[in-house]
Amino acid sequence: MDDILFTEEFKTNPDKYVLPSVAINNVIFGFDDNKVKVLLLRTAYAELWTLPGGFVLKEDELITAAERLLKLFTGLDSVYLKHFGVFGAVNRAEKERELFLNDQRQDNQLNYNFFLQRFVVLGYLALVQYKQVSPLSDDVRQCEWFDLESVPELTFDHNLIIETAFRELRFQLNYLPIGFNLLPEEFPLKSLQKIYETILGKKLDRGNFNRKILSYGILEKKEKYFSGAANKAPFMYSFNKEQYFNALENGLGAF
Amino acid sequence: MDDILFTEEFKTNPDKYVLPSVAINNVIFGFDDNKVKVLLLRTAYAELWTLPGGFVLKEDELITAAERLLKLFTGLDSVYLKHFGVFGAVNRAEKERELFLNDQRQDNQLNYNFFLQRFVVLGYLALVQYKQVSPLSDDVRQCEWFDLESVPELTFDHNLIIETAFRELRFQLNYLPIGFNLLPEEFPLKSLQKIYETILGKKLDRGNFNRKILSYGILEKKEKYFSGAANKAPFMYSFNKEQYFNALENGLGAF
DNA sequence: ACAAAAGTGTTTTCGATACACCCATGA
DNA sequence: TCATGGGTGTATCGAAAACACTTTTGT
Repeated sequence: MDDILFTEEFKTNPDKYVLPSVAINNVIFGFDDNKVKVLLLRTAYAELWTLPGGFVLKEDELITAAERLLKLFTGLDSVYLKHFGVFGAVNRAEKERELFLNDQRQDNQLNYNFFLQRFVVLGYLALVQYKQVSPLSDDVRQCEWFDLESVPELTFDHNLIIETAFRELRFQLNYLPIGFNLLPEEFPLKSLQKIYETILGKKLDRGNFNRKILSYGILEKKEKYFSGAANKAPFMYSFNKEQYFNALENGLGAF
Repeated sequence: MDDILFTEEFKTNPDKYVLPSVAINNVIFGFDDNKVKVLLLRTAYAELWTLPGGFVLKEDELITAAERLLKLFTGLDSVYLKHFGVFGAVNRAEKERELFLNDQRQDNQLNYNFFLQRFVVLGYLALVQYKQVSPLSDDVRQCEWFDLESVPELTFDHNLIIETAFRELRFQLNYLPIGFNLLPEEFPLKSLQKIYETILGKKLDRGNFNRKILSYGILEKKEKYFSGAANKAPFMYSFNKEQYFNALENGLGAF
């Protein structure tokens, strides 16, 4: 169903398949090596990297469309996914319009005709477990993780979209299942602390963080983890899913 | 420009004028008589009240379209206006589809054809000063204020849209220019307190509220206001605009 | 004098912060 | 035994909450 996207039939007659002038882009956040990561996409048709995205099929709910796309690019379903903004500036395809004028390849004309339309982009924010993702890779599309701090210049207004998504992430920090969705099943408290620190952009006190996060009663203590390093082995924890989502309703205390 | 909306030309050929399948609805909040108010609209073509809204002209920025509509319905510009959600459920016109089947009036067919399409609605939230609004009233459309608690059944999914907007209002309370946009130029502290109380749905302590709100340094003390009532006359206050918006950047302390 | 509402002060409690100290681990 | 990082305790500070007392106003 998604493979129709790159056919001539679709691009000459898109309104038969999808809602006209509406597009979706997913900002997919992961966490690895103490860094926030974003999943980006490159196609054979464009020089610049771009946000993974697509369109809303006639019979799709909006969230279903976003989920379908997330699955396509990461292999995952049932992760945290949420609308966070719309992007429909009149001039958001400016960059692409210039590229079009310079592009000599005739076989790209159809692409330009289609993508230079004005779209209203619905931004969806996803939180995923880095290790579980299988980035899409086929003959025309490759997905790859980027550090949030070193995202290159992207197509359209996608840099702005990522900035907006990250601001939303920071703003809603205490209402989002940050840890649950970004971390593996079991993890040491330090990992969770690192996530909060990188999203907030500041250091937190270890002792205070541990006491506070444990006081919510959303974590279950597991076995110690012996890493082989010359230091005390940390306890591992996992989320008590039910209590976690209960607590999130009212937001965790401010960090 | 907005008057084309109700012409046959527009409804048979809308794609010439507006972005297809995209609509805008404004949830316009006011405050009067210690109650949160919402501005609703009724047209000659429908039984149910509805949210004021419209479409995005080809040359409109999204926010410009929302501003244009707000101006149309209230007479105001440059008030607080912000996107807060999208609504595009496949079945969101269910109710209208049934009405269509029961509607005998032939001259309404064009309306149904147009409005029964699937739209992706961009929700915009506005905060306005109740007294400054001149609700639109012409031969086909009347706007009227409703208490938030007694909003009737509305067209489409508009009840859901209002609920979502109000939840957003509560959630972002400390980051929104609540008082500045909802209150007149000068006001007693009690009015501001009432706004917070009704939005939060709980009583606040008068003393604590006054001390806290004054501690932010965003209010300027004005003359006393003698209402004629048999009690102490309260001081009036007005916002120091610059300091207010500065303080909002980081959010006011939690209420 | 009294009722009603504004304005101000006080006490208590709780959580945030900073920091110190001890413990476990492998080299 | 040392370095490293985990775990825990404690003192301090400030904000939040509860509530009492005083002041102003018109009847």
